[in-house]
Amino acid sequence: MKPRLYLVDAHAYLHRAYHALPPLNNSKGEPVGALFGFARMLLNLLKKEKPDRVAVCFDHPDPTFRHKAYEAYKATRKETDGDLSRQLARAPDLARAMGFSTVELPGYEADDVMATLARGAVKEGIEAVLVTGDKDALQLISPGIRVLRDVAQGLWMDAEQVREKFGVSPSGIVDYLTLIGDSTDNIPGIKGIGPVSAAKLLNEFGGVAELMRAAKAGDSRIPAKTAKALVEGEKDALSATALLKLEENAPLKIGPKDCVFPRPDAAKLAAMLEALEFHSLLKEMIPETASSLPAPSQVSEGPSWRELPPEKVLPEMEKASTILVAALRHEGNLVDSSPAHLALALEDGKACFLDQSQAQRFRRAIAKVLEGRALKATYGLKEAFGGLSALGFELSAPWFDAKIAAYCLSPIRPKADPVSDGDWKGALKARLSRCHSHRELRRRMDEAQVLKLYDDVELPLVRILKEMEDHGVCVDEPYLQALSKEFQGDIEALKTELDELAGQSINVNSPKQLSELLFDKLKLPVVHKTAKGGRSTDEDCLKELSKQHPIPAKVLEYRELAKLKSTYIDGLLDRIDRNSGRVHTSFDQTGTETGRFSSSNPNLQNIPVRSKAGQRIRRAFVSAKGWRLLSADYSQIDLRVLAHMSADPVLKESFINGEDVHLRTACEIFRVSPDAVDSEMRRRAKAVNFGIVYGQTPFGLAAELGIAQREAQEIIHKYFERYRGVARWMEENIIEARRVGYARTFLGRIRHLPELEAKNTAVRQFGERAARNTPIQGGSADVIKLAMLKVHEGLSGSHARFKAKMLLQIHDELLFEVPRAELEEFAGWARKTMEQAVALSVPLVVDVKAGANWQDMEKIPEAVARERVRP
DNA sequence: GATTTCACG
DNA sequence: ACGTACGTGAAATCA
Repeated sequence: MKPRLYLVDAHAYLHRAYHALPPLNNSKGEPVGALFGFARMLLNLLKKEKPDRVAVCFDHPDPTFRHKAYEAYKATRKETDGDLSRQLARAPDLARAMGFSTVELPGYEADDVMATLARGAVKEGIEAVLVTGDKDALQLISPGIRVLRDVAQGLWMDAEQVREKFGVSPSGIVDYLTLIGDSTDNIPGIKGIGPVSAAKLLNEFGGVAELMRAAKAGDSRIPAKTAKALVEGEKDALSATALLKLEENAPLKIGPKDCVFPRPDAAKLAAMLEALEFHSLLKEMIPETASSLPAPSQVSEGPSWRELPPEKVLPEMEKASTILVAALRHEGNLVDSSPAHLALALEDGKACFLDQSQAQRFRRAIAKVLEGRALKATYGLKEAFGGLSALGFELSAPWFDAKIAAYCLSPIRPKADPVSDGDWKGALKARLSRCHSHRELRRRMDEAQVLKLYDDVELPLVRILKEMEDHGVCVDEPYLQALSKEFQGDIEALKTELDELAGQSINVNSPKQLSELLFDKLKLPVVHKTAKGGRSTDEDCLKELSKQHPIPAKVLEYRELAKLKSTYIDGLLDRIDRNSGRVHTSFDQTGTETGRFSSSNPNLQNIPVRSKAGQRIRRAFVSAKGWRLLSADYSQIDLRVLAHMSADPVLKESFINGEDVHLRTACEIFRVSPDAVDSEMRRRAKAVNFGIVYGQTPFGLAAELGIAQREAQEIIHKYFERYRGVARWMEENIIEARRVGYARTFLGRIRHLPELEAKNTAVRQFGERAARNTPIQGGSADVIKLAMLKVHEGLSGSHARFKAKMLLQIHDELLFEVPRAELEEFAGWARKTMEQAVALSVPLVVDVKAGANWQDMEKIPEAVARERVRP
């Protein structure tokens, strides 16, 4: 087979990956999306083409001969984004680490280098393949030179395909682009000539030069307007042609034969991919080294663990100042109830791995280590508590949790390492490796000024969340079962009605079948599209369509009941723990970008409350006999946090005076006195207050209120006129977030926002809304976290003031289970503790309710509670 | 595994 | 011209 040389246009790919893919940052906050796309493409090339020779060609940063010759060249190109140029700078090293030859030449661009090497290759009897999506390269196609436009899709182009797609042959591409223009190279083209007429004219006249001559001569085959544009654009056209023409004789020092077979240096490549955090690529490229690499970056890989028998290392561990601990509890199956495993390691890499029976054999020595004074470093302290308690161990402070630390540094959701049943040692090793970097993580938290957040807030909360999970919530099983039966009947009845109305039976749960019925059979209008372009059948649409047909309304009824039954009634029944008779959620402390918790298995943060049917489900959450449920929720916490941070005088005043904020906002935006505010005005003002927190747009507010966009725009305008402090805070906040690359809450919590630098408007605007919202949502999360810490102090330890237990946190609400006897005293104390969790420049207000279930609760008025609180 | 819908703050 | 309020998790369907 003929030798073949692949010439890769690195810049074309990096640009394409940068603009086409969503922004991606690694845990250090470095932009790496374009590099990932680039590396992935190179890997695809290796896998699909198995090339012998490859040259990866780069633009040289110096000005090119084109810049020198033509001032206007690329003049209108925007400055390259910082995020992109940082990646461009790292790309050659990455390509070389992957084993490729790289080529660049001062004064020339990548495609000139490619042109030169391709022509040289053909002379030496080597076939050349240009790997690029750039149209310029098509001009080179000729015997022995082809273009591979998309490696993954195997999209090739030869002369025939160029003619098919563009209507001209490869040698005509330069003239073709001259006529139609090319915005990326700032080539204007000729006014009035598009792809179709360009091809037609070139085929008639041969080339731009001939076409010009004919235009000047007044050739009748050229429309008058086009002829005029041609003559006027002649100078531009001449320079355009020169710019588009690739240099085929660049003074390269290397030739086609020097671009040898890719031979990656495994260690270097591993270090590089590790630093970039391209774990999937690493695994794919060097599977054998994936788990046993030396530590190339500070965070990820630990030492190679040296497994020793427990009796050898445990004595040394008793004296050590730091112990790395990993413990896992696997999902128990019926035969084998939740097996657990334990790993203990020293910082130098000595480690022991124990299954349940070994843990029993060495239990005294292990307990001594785990209950000793050493720092116990973990990755996932809450899970470690769980694994250890399954093995019958306690874990004493001091603790370190690398997972929480990483979250404080950058709250990107860590991907959970899968716990494969077979390889428990591997799973434990992965965790040990991640907590090995505890010193480095502390140093970086200090640098990022999140160390106090970690030490004083997040780490202490781990234990508290574990207690809440373990305690669980009581649900009334017989009641839920009765509810399930009742809903089942109602759902079946609705289904029968629907079948009759439709004259056929469809699966209402299938959006696809439903949209066929509504839009094809019934010919109802499409209200809006789904994210992926389908015809939406969501609540908004069905509400709209209910005006025209009885079916949509029935579907809505059906959906409501079906959703509640499957997710909350049956879903919850499945989750009742057989031992405790209660449901135990898991809280994820690193589950959100903003600092909130998330809850899953089951999610107890989204139990229905809004609809009548939903409220019946909420009644299933009950207290134990002799106890009561008590709910304490912050009133308007988001707006109070906003008032504090923005220091807006009007907003602050309304909270300080204890006004109805929505009413006050209505007065401000409609410029009327409080008694002139009707319910519609207050409703609108309320929506505006909500929207402010989310970074609302006129579009969004208009949709929410069912008013015209102009009207919404006007309302927002009026709002910002009255709340100047809020307006200024929002603007300054975005500017500052863009400058530093992240948004921060008042407690110092960070959220990186690389989207703020995005070129894509939609992405960037998303970043701006997130920059507005994160300090508010995250700040509210800070407040309730501080409150949980203070409340917990009164509920824990041998000197606990109350027997009450904290069960759930639902973002602005805490749910407690309280002995009846201490209900009123606890209510007052909890209210006060929560209201004083942190001193903001506006008061915090907490509403307290209690009852036998989570739905039917009586408000506990402040006055009563206050009397019982000792100062 | 992706898509759609919908429950909550 | 674009898409369009922030943050989550679960269930069902369908490829």
